[in-house]
Amino acid sequence: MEQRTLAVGLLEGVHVRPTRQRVRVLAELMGERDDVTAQELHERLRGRGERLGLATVYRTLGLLADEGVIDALSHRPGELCYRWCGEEHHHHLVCSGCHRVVELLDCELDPWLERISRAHDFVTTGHRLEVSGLCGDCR
Amino acid sequence: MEQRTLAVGLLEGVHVRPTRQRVRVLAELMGERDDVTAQELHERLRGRGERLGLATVYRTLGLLADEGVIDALSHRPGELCYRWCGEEHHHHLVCSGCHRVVELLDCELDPWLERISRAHDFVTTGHRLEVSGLCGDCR
DNA sequence: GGCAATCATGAGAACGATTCTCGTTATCAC
DNA sequence: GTGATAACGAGAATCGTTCTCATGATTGCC
Repeated sequence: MEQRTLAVGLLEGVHVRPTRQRVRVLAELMGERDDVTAQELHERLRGRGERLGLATVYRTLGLLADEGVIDALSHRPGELCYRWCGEEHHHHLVCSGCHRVVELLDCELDPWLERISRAHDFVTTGHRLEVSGLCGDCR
Repeated sequence: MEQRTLAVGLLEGVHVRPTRQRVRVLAELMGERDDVTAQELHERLRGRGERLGLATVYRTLGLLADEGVIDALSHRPGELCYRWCGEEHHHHLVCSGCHRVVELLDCELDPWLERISRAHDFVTTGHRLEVSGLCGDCR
């Protein structure tokens, strides 16, 4: 239950009440290697006997994404995927075959973006890079 | 009607029948400065007296995006935006305030991505960068 | 510890974007 | 032209997500 204690800490860190349901959702997400949708997460939790509503899963994931505890990715049209990530800024390399996700930690884009956006009279607030490809197993 | 002739050419170029509806949809999109949703495009065309169904707009945009004639962007959750773009690879700088889009033509990512993906045993098939910010007018 | 105020939950309805169905219409090759 | 095929339109269906509202848990205050 290591994961759960960690989840409680994260929730308290952003002043979100660590209710039973929220802890389960976050702990489950932390145990996922890849990104998942709210529905998948709900199904998985229900499958192992947890009693919690779909709306709660949506609310919790939305809340945590707002607080920056987790990331919401929109690489599949029509639905959002969620992922628990470390604190640092990074990007994702997603396999088109198996949806495996690799985190790219060393982002070298900032100087370039800074220059570009200034040229267009923009102030950059953020950027999102998603690289798709095929991993070794899927080729 | 310059735009329409151009649209016909583009449709024929990818072996898609240039029906009246498809030409109108593509010509309208080519006249848009920023990206639009299928619904907006449909409303706009209907507003000027064109008779065509919403499903046709969706079908056409989906088809053209598959063929690579137009781009589908997913920067608003829950809906897709479409945009007609030139041929060359590029990225977008989108204003969070007014949704104005600036094209960034000089992409400097390839060497870095090539190196990174090789390190993870991936073969890169594409990448998408979206930069968000605030333009001068919206600050 | 009890109690009121507040917050979170769950079930199902509602919603909005998109896709599907199917009868009708337009287009293309001959 | 004509017949085969592809595209269209209207509305129903679908799917992910959000909302509603009655119920249950938690917190601060006495």
